[in-house]
Amino acid sequence: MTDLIWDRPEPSERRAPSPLSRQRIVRAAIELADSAGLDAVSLRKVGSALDAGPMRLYRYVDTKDELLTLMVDAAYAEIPAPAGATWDAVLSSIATGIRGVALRHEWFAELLGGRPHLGPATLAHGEAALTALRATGLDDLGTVTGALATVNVYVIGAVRKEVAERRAQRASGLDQRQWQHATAPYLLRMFATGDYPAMEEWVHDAPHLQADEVFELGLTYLLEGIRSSLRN
Amino acid sequence: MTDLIWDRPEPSERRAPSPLSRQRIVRAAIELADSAGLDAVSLRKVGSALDAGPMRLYRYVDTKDELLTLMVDAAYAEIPAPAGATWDAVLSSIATGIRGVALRHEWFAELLGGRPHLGPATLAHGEAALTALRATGLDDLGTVTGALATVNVYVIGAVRKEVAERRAQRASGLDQRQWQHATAPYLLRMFATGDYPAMEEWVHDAPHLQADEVFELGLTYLLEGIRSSLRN
DNA sequence: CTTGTTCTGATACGGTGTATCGAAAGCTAC
DNA sequence: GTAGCTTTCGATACACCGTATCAGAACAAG
Repeated sequence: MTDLIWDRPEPSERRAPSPLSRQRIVRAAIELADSAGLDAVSLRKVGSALDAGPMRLYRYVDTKDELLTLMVDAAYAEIPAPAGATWDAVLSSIATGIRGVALRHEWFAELLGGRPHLGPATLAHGEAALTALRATGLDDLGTVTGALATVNVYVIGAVRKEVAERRAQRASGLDQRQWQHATAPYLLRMFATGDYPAMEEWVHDAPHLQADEVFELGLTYLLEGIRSSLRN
Repeated sequence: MTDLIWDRPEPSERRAPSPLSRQRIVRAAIELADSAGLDAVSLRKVGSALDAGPMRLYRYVDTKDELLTLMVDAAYAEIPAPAGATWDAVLSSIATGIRGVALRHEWFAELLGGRPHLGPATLAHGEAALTALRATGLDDLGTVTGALATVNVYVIGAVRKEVAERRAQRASGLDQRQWQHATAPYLLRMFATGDYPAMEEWVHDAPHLQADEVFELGLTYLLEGIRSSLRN
């Protein structure tokens, strides 16, 4: 229907030194998002980071959504190529690769899974993932598809939740203990109603895992599940 | 630190027939989000749906974010109580329960995992999940925690991606075939570069699964993984 | 009736994405 | 070199957003 961004060429640079390009715009937007959060990415701010008015950007990008899409693709380019001798090593490297980028660029986690992406870097990532998986001897396309999709989906959710918690903590003081301190009184009052005995016990006694441990654990579950489905 | 919403009482209703309440506001907001998308939820629009100015809402809610949080909690209240004779049946019912709500209220998927929620309905959901799980004899808190967290995270990602795709399709015409039609030329051109042979083959030959099948498949993997970790 | 408290709506501020359009700047053709 | 055409730019404007401020209305208590 409408042309995808990737389809449209950059505006020509007949004019002498137009020091602007999609790449530079995206880079500026990413820097802004990295340092001030995704909400700080506005066409005005990105523009003025490049000494340009907001309207100038519209030569390179049709819409703000397109800019975000380009940012996502740029982030995909940062994911290291999946590698590993076995299929589970490959899947695991994919997962941790995506997580790494998301922890470096928190806005990436917010955008992940928000809409389908088909940029060149995203495609390249898919390509690398597929070939790496098949190099391990896993050549049933159905299985590969299912496994990849599941791992991707898991990573989206895990990373999103992890980043969300991290931001919430940071928002209310610096410390994690501080965050617990802030919500504790409320939780205690709720528990005092007696309506949530299991939750109360859980908060009390459940082992408190680090974020990476939770991530790793879920991933282990997932891989083990795929493994055992391969045996049939 | 700052008071949580759940802490603050509703404004008193001394004044005769103040036909407003947090509940009514949240309900109006949800209706708006259901029918016109999350972006359509603005204090002005919610207000005028209740014959009120935007400022009036600030008696009941401190911030728009709070309204969104209340919406999420209300959505949690719609999740049917988890049930099942075995722990995997319980986990599975949790997963499909959340997915059901997210498909009914797409904005829920967008908000899921966005920030930590601690509303009464959310707590009640957690309570029900925990007790249902323990009723099946699964009483190691560590295992329960890990399993629940993993399933939750998986559902967040899965639902988010599913809803995103569904919305993208709907955005470009009604039909799914139409969406493929829109992106097909672009993909073909990308494939023509020869840079993505594996992806090309994959698009061609991979079995095309329905959304529910993908969801169910991933869930199966996950449960099987947990199951086999229980055996050790 | 007066006083005090509680609530409301109007107004306003600073921000957003983007449509419109006149002016400038560059290239092409003569 | 100059006229004309095409491409880009920036100013301005519009509609909308979340929310701070504050005068005054509506009620309760004395």
